[in-house]
Amino acid sequence: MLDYETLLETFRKLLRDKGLKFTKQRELILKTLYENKDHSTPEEILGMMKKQYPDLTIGIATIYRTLSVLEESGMVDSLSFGAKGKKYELGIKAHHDHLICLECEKLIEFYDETIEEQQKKIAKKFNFKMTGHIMNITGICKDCQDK
Amino acid sequence: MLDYETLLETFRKLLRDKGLKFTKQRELILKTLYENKDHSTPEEILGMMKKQYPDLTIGIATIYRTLSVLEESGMVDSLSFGAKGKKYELGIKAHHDHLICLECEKLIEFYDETIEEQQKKIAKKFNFKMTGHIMNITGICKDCQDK
DNA sequence: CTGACTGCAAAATCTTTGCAAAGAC
DNA sequence: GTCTTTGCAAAGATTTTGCAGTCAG
Repeated sequence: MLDYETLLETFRKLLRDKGLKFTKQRELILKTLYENKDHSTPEEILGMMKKQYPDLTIGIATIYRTLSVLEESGMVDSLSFGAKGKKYELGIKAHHDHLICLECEKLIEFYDETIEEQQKKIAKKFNFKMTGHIMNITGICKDCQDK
Repeated sequence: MLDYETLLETFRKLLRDKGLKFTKQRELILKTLYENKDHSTPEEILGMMKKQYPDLTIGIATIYRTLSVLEESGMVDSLSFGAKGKKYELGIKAHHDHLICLECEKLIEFYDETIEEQQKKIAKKFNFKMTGHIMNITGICKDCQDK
């Protein structure tokens, strides 16, 4: 894990490159994510920031806006489960995983025996009773790269 | 992939076992999922059903309620991306995947070299420019199994 | 018959947007 | 100075819930 200074510098550069500005709010959002190794929702991040920096004015909208910037550029990952905005598919067919294109939202399905095997091993190692799994690889599909 | 009759029988049994009732709406939701191999949102499912069965009265609430039953019992999988209700984490640290306990929502992180390697191979095979990936294994953690 | 199911509309969540004031460069 | 950012509140979008009538078993 990088130290905070390096991380901050990466962020500043990122903002500069995009013609965006470096603000106190943005800095402290990054800091909060850094100090809190857990996975946090936007609301949780807001709560932590209000507690930790009582003098800072900060609103939920800023958190959302900043997280979008960070996520687009790959500095943070997001993870949704038990969440809204889901798509459903029948689970009876042979299991498979997904490649998701971030440009056109296209979904490609694939099945890979090595990965299936490995998952079982991991579940076992953690004494975890596996009921399902989802693996999504995100990126840019061939069609969109060609554009 | 199972044929529809078998699938339907599985569903009827499932409902029976849970003391729930088999209704026209529930049957047709399953049928719509079956005939539509794509991944669909609840709204999309509603739209397809209204078009295909103009005489059936069906509301969005029923779709949500039925999908919950189906998902809980593992007959359908759900997939969320670009979605609401997300949790965020810094992506700078070494990449890892997650085990998510469905009981207590606990998150366990792990890293597995074999899986990382395999993902790269898959992306390459599909000419996919990978920017990230999320793998979540869902199940019941040791603590919750012991309860 | 009895208890579960349904649609509807209202409520609850979660996220995005418009706007005027403030701040970064 | 100029253009972006901010907080706020309002608007949107998505999902859940309460209720009275309906239906399955």
